[in-house]
Amino acid sequence: MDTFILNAQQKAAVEYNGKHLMVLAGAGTGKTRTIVARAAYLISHGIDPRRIQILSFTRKSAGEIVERVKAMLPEAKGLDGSTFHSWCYRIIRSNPKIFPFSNFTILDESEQEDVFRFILGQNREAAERTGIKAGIFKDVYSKVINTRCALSLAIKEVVLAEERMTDAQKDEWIRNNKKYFETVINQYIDYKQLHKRLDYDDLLLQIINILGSNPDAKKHIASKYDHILVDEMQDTNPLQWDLLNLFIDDCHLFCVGDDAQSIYGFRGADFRNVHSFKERVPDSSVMKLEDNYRSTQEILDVSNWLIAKSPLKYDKQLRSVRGAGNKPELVHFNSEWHEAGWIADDIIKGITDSEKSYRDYMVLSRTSNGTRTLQTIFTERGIPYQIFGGMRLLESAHIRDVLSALKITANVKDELSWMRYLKLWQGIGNKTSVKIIEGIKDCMTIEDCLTVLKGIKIKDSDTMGTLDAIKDMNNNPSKALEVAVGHMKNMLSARYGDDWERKSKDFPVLIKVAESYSTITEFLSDFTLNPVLDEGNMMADDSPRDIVTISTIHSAKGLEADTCYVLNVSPGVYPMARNISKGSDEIEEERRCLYVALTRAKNRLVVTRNIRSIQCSNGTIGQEDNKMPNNDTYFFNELPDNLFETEYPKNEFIEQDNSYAGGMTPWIPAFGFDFN
DNA sequence: TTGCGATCCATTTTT
DNA sequence: TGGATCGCAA
Repeated sequence: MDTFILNAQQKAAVEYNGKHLMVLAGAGTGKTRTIVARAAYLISHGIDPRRIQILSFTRKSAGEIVERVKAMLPEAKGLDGSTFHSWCYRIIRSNPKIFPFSNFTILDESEQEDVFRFILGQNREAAERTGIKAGIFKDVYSKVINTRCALSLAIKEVVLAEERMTDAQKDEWIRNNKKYFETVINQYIDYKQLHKRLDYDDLLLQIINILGSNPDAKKHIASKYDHILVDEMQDTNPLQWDLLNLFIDDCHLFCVGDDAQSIYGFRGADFRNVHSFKERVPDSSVMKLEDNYRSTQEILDVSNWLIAKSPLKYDKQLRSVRGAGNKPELVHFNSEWHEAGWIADDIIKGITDSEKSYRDYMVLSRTSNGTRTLQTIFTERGIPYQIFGGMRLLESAHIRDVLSALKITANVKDELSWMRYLKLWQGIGNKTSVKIIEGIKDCMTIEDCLTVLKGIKIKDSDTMGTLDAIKDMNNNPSKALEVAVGHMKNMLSARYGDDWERKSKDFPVLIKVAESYSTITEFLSDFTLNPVLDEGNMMADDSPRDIVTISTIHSAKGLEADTCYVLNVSPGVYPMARNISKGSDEIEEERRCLYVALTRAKNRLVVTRNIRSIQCSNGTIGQEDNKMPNNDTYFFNELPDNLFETEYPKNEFIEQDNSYAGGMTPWIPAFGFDFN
C-alpha cells in the first residue's frame, strides 16, 4: 500500500478510534485525501470494503474517492461510493421484502412537473384560486420534503418570497390558499402510487418512513454496514440527515465538510448538519483541518478577504503550506467573445511557451450557459475540453422520445411516457392519446396493451410496431434501444428536420452506455440517477486525456487545476441580480459560490470581468438611469488594490461604429438578460 | 382534432 | 435563444 503523507491533523482524523467524527476541512486542506485515507485505513485494518459506504450529494465526488482508494489498494474491490439517491435506490431494489416498490420507475424532475400540471388541469379550482404554476407546486413540495418544514413555511419561502406583501398579508394569503396546496400535493402522492412511480425525494423518504417505523427492518439494513463516510457534508439537507440518523446506532459516521463551501441551499442544504454535529450525534467528536496544500498564499489572500467580508462568521483563515507565488490576475473585457478569445490565446501560449498541458487549465462559470461562447472559441481553435455541469443528454427531447418507448415496456402504468410516446406519431394528438390511455388503463402487461391497441385504428403502423418489437427485450436494454431507434427513425427525422442529423448522433453513444446493464429497468433508473452528460462530456469517457476542464462552480467542488479562470465576476453576476432581492441568505450563498471558485486554483488564478458592467455600475457611461441597480452588494466592491494584478487587454479587433444615436442597454451579461 | 406558425416570455446551481 | 403557449387553418 502506498503510504499517505498525512499531516498530524489529517492523521488524527484518519485513525480516529471513537464512534462518530465530523472533520471540518477548509478548501484545499486535503479533505478528499483524508476521506480516501480513512477508507484505505479501515480496509487495511481488516474491514470488508463492502461494509463501508461512501456517500456524497454529487456523483463526481463520490466516484472520485472510490477511484482513488481502488488505485491504491487492490483489496478495495467492492468498495462503493454513491450519491444518496443512487444508494437509496439500490437499497430499495435489493430489499423487496422491506420496500414494496417492485416495478416502480423513477419520476424525474421534469416529469414531476408534468404530473403537477396534469393535476392542476383536473383541479381547476386549485389552479385558478392560487394562480400558481405546476413548477412552483413542485418546488413547494420539494421544499417540504427536503427541509422537512411545515407546508406554510414552504409556501412562504417558495411562493411569496418575492411578493411585496407584509408578513401579515402573507400569512393571510397562506391561510386562504393552504388547503389547495394540501389537496394538490395529496393528489400528487396518490398519482405516484397509482402509476407506480417514485420521485427523487421518495428514494430517501420511503426508506426513512419505512425503516423509521420498523425497527427490525432498520436493524436488518443498518447491520449491513460498519462505516459510512460522507463527503461534502455541508451540502446535505435535513432529509439526508434523517436518513443518516437511521444508521448512527449501528454504524460509524465519518463526515467531512466545510461550511464556507455550502452552495446547495436551493436544494435544502443546511449547514447545521455540520455545525450541530456534536450536539446531535452522541459519542461524536469534531476535528479541524486548516493547512491548505493546494494554493499559493496570494490566492488564499483573495479567498480569505472575500469570506471575511461576509456578515456570517466562518472563523476561517486559510494558510498556505506552499507559501508565496504570483498575484492573481483581474482581467477586463468588452464582451464575452473577447474574454473567450483571450483565454484561448492564454492557454495556447502556456502550452507552446511553458510546457503546460491542457489538463493544467480549468475554466469556471456561475452558470452553465455562461460557457457557450468559450466552447465555440475552443472548438474553433482546436482546444480539447471536457465539460461538467449543465444540460444532460437525458433532458433533450429526442432522447426522451425514444426512452418513452422503453419506459412503457418497463412500466405500463407510466402514463406520462404513454402520452409522450403516442403524441409523437402522425395523427395522434392530445385527445386521441387520452382516449387510448383510457382504453388500456386496466392492462397489467404490455401484451395486454398491444391487444387493446390492435382494436384502435392508428395511421402509422410503427406506432405499435416499435413497442411490439421491443416488448420482449427487457433483458437487453442496448438491443431494445437500437431496435426502438430503428423503428422510430423516420418519424423522428421528419419531426426534427435539419436538427435530426446532429441529434441522431447521440443514439450510438446511448446504445453503448446501455450495454453495461442487464435489464431495461436498471438501465433507465441508473441513467436517470447517473445521467450521461452532453457531447462535450462524452469526450471525457475515454481514458485520461489531456484536456481543459470547463465547469460550473457547482460541479467543480473537489476539482483543482494549476491555472484557473473564473469567468465574468461582474456586478449582477456575483451575486446574481435576481437573487439580490431574496435576502442575505441567498447573497451569502452566492459569496460561498465565488469562494469555491477562487479556491480551485493551485498556482495561477485569473478572474475576468466585463468592463462595461463595471462602468455601468459606477454610472461612468451612459445616463444616470443606465446605472445598474443594487450594485452595492457586488462582492468586489472595495476590493483592495494589492490583492490583484489588474489588466486591461486591448479589445481592438472589434470595429466601433459611433453613429448610433439611440438609447443604450446598460449591460447584458448573457443572452437577453436586462434590468428594465 | 391535429399541427403549424406566430408570439410571448423568462432565463442558476443538482439529484 | 429557444421553450411554452395560443390561435387558426386544414
